Amino acid sequence: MVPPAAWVRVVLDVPLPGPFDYRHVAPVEPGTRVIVPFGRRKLIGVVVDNPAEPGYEPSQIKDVEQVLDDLPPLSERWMRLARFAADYYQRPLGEVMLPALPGPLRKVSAYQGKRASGGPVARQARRKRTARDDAAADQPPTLNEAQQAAVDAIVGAPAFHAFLLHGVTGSGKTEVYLRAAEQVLARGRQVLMLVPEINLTPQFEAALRARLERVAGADGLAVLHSGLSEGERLQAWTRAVDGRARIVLGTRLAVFAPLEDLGLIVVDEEHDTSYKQQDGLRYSARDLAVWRGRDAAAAVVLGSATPALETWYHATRGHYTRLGLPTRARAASLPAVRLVDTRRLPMENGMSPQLLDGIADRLARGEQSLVFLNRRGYSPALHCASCGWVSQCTRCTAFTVLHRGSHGMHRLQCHHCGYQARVPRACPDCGDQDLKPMGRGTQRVEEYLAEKFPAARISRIDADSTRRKGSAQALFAQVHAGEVDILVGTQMVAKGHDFANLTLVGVLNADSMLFSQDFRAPERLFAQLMQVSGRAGRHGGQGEVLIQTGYPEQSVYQSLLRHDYEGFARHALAERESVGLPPYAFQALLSAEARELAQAIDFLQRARDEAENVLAEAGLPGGVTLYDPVPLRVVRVANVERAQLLLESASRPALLAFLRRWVGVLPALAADGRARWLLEVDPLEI
DNA sequence: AGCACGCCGACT
DNA sequence: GTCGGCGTGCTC
Repeated sequence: MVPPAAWVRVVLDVPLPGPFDYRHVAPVEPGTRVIVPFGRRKLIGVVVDNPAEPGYEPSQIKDVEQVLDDLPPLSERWMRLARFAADYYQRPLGEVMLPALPGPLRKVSAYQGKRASGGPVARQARRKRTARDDAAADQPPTLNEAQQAAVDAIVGAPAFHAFLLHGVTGSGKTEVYLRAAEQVLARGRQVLMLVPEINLTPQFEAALRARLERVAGADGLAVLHSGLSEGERLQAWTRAVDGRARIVLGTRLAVFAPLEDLGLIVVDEEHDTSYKQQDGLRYSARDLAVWRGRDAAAAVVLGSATPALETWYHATRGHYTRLGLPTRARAASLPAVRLVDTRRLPMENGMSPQLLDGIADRLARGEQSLVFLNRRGYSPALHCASCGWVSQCTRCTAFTVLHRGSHGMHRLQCHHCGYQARVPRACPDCGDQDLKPMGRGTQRVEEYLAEKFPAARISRIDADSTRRKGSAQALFAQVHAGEVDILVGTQMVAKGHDFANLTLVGVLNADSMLFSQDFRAPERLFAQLMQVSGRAGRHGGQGEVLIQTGYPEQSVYQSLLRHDYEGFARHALAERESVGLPPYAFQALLSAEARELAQAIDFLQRARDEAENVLAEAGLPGGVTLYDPVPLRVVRVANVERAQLLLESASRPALLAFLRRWVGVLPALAADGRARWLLEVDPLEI
């Protein structure tokens, strides 16, 4: 007898429109993972529907191979989040759902059958329970009035409500998160806490364990980020699914954590661009967090000293409630910011007399200094004084950067493609032997400071000095232990770290970010300088910040002098409004890459022509502005030429409606295979 | 994206 | 003789 058949609709992680229909003896609950044959291979997919009729030629439809029951089906709520992300970011649902799962749940080879209840997960839980006593020793600090008001507002929100927790570094935002989380947990609901970087999870993890174990239980905290092994990630996921995890702490990918009963979502340093995924599905974890909060009727807290202008805009419009923390909680006053006008000063290796004197003062007093320069390596290029030759990457339209290697040997290195070369003895063009480093990076500054202050203990913290796993923690530990007098670093040192004895911050070459093409450059510069300034004088004592600039009159710097985020934001938003940029407009970016620039441009041009048609057919002419295809500033990277096409609309629904129609035709335009393309919604860098 | 098929160059 | 280079075609 022929078994009764049901149609099962499945999404898969393949770059095809999908979903895909299969046959099975009986319907399969949506959210269930299944193994299905696909072409010549087998894939794990997620059931999304049991349609009455297949959407494909029935004779071609294959059977579901196996229905997986190692975990309960993905919840309705989780699927809604994935569906929203897929629809908003214009990607097939399978390309959203499957990459959001831990590796073992999406790989056929890793499927191990139904998990026994006494397995590794339960063992882990028992082990954690033994180490809980030191937690009680940690006395929570008393809240100041603003902190208390913030906590009250957050936990008093009857349903979904988004808050902007706006407070300078050191104003006690973390304490507000902890108190709000404590109350939400006590009511039996779950908490999701997002931080921008893996580096920042250990300190939050420690605080959450010490303070919240009492209400969350000994194994109530799960950590989720890309630095975990697949097994660890699976375990955190499993604990979130079955509700043992009451708090999930993690980086942007944790926004997809399977939490059924969310009462609070915290996005710390919400302005941080790390929340934007830069490959695969280009989602904003912050924006998805707000959506999740609305869907789950939870409070969402976006915390920052320098909110993204989009967030600030929502707060000024009353979409989000602004909660201000005006003072530093620990009685430390804000550092004094001074602008050092470099135009008429005798500079030594990029450093002004004021800065060098300041460092000498700190050395004499036994205090620490930080020299901030957002440029790693020895010098950004090597250059021939006699003919003007400049070291250039052969594969990219970029200079190769001079690096000093571990044995003092210099090498040239491309920061875009990783290409490395020896330093030529003589100029390849004219043979002159007088090749000079052009400009400076952290290595050169470190070298000069060592010469200038031979007795000082100097440490450099950047992507190069912290390449080995754990070395960043070790270097930071040295600074905390007072074993370092002068710290030289890139933006790595600006985030999150609280150096007790650091009283001077010097910023070199701040202007390099001022005149970038990107309209968000001033916003990023302001945030970065504010953040790095916050490293100075956090524990009593007057901190001092010296910003070296050739353009002290620029409003970014003037606002910074007064610690005036609001003034900066007002000015920047007025500018954005007058030229119709986000948050007063919504953007999408189609980028293309090909062997030849002409192929990329040609694809974009055809896409643009097609966009005109789509707009006309949809009755939206003029509703979306189509710019012209342009090469990227660094047009060639690793021998691939890149270009992009910007789209803009004053209406988000209009833009999305247009994109939904338009993405359908793009694969056909790229069918010759010469250009690869990517559509990004709400691009951060244009 | 994979994965296989297919049709041309240099080697144990 | 075959091992393997990557063009191109297909996937419910």
